[in-house]
Amino acid sequence: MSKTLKHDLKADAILNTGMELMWSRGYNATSVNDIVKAAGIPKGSFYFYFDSKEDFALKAIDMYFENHFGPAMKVLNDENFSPKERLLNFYEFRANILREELHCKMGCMCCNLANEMAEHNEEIRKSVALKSSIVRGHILKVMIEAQENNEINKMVDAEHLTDFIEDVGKGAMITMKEMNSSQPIDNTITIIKTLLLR
Amino acid sequence: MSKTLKHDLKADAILNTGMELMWSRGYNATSVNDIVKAAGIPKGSFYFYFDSKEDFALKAIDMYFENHFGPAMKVLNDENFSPKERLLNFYEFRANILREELHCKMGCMCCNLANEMAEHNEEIRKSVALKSSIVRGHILKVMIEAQENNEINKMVDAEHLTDFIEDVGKGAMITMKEMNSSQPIDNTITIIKTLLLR
DNA sequence: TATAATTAGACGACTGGTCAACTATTAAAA
DNA sequence: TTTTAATAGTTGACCAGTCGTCTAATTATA
Repeated sequence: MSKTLKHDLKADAILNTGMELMWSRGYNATSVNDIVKAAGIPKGSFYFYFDSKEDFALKAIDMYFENHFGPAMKVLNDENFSPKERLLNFYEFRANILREELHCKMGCMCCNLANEMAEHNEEIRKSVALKSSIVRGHILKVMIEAQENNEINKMVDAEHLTDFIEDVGKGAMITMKEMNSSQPIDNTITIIKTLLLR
Repeated sequence: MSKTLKHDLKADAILNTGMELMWSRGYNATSVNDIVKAAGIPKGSFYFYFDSKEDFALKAIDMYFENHFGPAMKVLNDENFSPKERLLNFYEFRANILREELHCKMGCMCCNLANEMAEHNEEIRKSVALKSSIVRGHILKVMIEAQENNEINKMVDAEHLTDFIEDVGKGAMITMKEMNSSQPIDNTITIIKTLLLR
């Protein structure tokens, strides 16, 4: 095992632990002390693996994206289903994660950080915006297929419909936290099925 | 002028100034020092007018609601327009505030605080949830009227449609911050008109 | 022995909050 | 009308603790 690999493995371990904290508490409420304590490393080591707290956050965003987007992507691109079915499976898959894994508490880390930091930290804003645009691109492809198949509503063009549904999801996550309930997520899925993708 | 009135006037002045900070930066990134500096008062005075930083935030939420909900309410209940027109005017009114006054930066203070604090501060969560439910009630009344008038879509019941549209708005505010653009707001209004309230 | 990896502890700045001393205002008593 | 006592409002120094960051020293590897 090379040193750089070992280095990266340890950095990833710290990221994995600290990411959960920043996901739940946000950027400003998560201190470097919290992270090193949770990861069980001395404080000095943090700055051997990361340039700064901001650097940690940016790398946490990258890791979050890699860990969480991959599985959802598999659902979105599963050729066993029609484009419309893949879209519905994709939204259901993400809804279930919010409902079951996260107990209606934490929402999406990228959305949380964007909401808290976008106005004041351009690096974080750009990083999250890039991730969003990648997700958007993948959904859009399937959305266009579904429209061409005449499987879903054509009154609104695919780009606007894609953006719209992504926004509903983001908003439902805020309401979910606010109400401490999965009802907003359930409602979102229901209406997407009823009105948007019919 | 009674003492208590004078007291309340000064407390309101501090709130007005500090609220803007907390709106923009969030709870954890706004220090008591920031607030007293912006308000031009000594630090000691802060704790004469407020029990704690949390108490300040709760009172800021109340003031935000009073200052911002009233004008929107007038639009929603303007009897010169039909229920559907009132709904559209209402959503347009709020969209314009986001676009023009806030330069696509700050979003809604209640949503911001809910997203940042709901999981970790039950008082703030409950306060914001209460405000949301009041807004919801007013929109719902008009939404039901519009459905009874056959002015808008009846495929989804009024409650779910109301919640859904509120969530789109919340999500569009996150995307607005993320992209630093009013495009998500414009898109939201367009699709509400095209698909939901037709 | 030379180099790389790791770390303890300290840095100055800042956190939310307290407090005793202070002045301004008010109302009752003389 | 003046004096007095009580209260309301104001103040900055100060607390213990934490913040993000850095460096000098140590330990492990080659």
